[in-house]
Amino acid sequence: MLLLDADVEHPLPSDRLTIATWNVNSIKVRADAVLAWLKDTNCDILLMQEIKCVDENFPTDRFIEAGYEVHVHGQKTYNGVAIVSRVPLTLRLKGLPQDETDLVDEQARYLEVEHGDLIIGCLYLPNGNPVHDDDGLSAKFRYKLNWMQRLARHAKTLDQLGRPVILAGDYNIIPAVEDCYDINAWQGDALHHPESLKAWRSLVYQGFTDAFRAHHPSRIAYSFWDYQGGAWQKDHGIRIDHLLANAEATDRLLATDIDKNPRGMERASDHTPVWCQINISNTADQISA
DNA sequence: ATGCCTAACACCGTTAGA
Repeated sequence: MLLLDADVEHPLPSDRLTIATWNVNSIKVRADAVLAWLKDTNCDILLMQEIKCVDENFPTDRFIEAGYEVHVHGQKTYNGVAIVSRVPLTLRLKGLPQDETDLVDEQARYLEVEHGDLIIGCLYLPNGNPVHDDDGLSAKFRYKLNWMQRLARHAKTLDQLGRPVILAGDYNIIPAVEDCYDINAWQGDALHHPESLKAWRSLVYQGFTDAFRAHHPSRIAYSFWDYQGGAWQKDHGIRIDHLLANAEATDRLLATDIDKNPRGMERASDHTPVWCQINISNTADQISA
């Protein structure tokens, strides 16, 4: 197969993986940019959100030709998540486990895979705006909070396996003041609402580390700039795309950063990739030790 | 200042994003 050529061009590092998350805002529009980015960077596994298409319309063949295997949990028009990888993955889950009150999550927002003992969840957390409607808290905001509760519960289940876990994606959460160009403009918004932050903390206090903030305690950096009002040019950004790692995964993290370049290109997504590098070689060592 | 872009879908406007 065509995979052979790709393997020759990009010999795989055996001891470390680069994992990135990128809300592409339509894979149909962004396929060229994504493939170019994969070629330019040394990304092994890319988690994508807002692909905005059903599984059959994902440009799977183009990624296979580039040497990546493809996992898709798609949906027509809205949402949709996908994972492409040049290391072998095993699919674990499409959609978060439901609680007793939910029937089926009709929105495609979660996809989970594993590579060796490393578990990787790709997520697109609901926006949640507007917070209020005539009756109080809106259905959209309640859906966000419920989704976060289900995510936290699932994260706990995964953590209890004792394996490294990375839950990454578009969280639609501005964790702190320094993650926004002007937090006053976002007070009360679903992305920085006290209830949203409370749900975020329930993940963090459960032992999941914000990889970017752990590596860069005082750096101002963003992952999203609105299309409107010249937000990119004025650097009016927010940091809402995150890589959360449990203790086992955090111990193996080598680096984390945000690649601003794609946001400055023609016809860019409003989000830009966030990546981390993780050591997977001592995973096997520690298990056999 | 909740609509200054952008994308999808179906229709030449509406919905959603954050």
